Amino acid sequence: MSDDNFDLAQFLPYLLNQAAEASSLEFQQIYKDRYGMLRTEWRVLFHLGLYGRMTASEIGARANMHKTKISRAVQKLTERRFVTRARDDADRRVEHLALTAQGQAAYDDLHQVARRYDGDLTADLSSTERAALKKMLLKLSVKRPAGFT
Amino acid sequence: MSDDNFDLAQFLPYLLNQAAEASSLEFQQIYKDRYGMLRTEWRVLFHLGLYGRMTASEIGARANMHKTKISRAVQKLTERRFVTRARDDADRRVEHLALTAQGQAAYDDLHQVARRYDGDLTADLSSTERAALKKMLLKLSVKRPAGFT
DNA sequence: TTGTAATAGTTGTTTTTGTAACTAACAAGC
DNA sequence: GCTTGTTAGTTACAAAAACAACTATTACAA
Repeated sequence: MSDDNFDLAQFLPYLLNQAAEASSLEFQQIYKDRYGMLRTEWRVLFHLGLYGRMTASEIGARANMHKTKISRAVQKLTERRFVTRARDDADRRVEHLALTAQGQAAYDDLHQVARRYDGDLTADLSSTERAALKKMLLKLSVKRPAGFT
Repeated sequence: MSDDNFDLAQFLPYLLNQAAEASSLEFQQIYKDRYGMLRTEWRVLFHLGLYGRMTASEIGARANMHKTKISRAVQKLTERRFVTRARDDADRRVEHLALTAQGQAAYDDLHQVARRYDGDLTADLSSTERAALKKMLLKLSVKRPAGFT
């Protein structure tokens, strides 16, 4: 049993996981129900919607997603006509990904939902708190250099 | 492309997921390397270490883990002699789980690591910020009542 | 009682993920 | 030119998670 003041509910990685899971639940349900998407697919869609034409590698670098995840997500998204692929002429290894009209529509829809959802989640925080929270989370998202024993 | 001020990196569920993943990485490596544990197994171990004897259902309720996950984690942990199971005499459906000496040793070790790790993660936050962050995360961890459209 | 529902936990099957090996295209040195 | 190394992306196989169906036991009400 607990012999000191350490509590599991105070352990940051645990807390973050719990919060992440709980806060994702409803939104996850929405993109799953409306468009049959997985989290990986939603992420790719959002990246293309927000930043425009990108390659798989660029998305991977930005989203910290492994290339196999992206490959499969893109495959699903193209099958469902949300995304198109176009080979780069100069470097034929590269594929440029972009949203179709249908993909754009899905993005627009989910984008609106996300905005409201986000506002809803942070409704009882002051704008100062909200900014502070997001700033701290961003900091924590940066991979810490190895070296912890 | 982005037509307004919404940014993926500002979307709380996304941010939380990124932070959770990044901040878990190294710790995950430690319990995996030292004890061959999965996240589910680590969680069960920690619950038993912190709160003492518990049933699988109690752990599930506290940790928000599905019972099948716990069942399999407990199976692994008993195989590896970290945990013992004892049927309840009054209600023979129930099993009381507890750490063996070996389990306790593993817990003690990882517990120390977790403490230092946590301190490390929040090193550049003031104690006020740290408390505020954890408080907000705790709030976000509570499953929000259904009703969001 | 006895029949129906609820609870604790397990098992089986399907999805999804992780890891590693692979193909194809390019780059750079010799 | 070739050979070696690197990068973009895919595919195959193994590990893990999700979901549903199951057994065993208890509760409870007709």
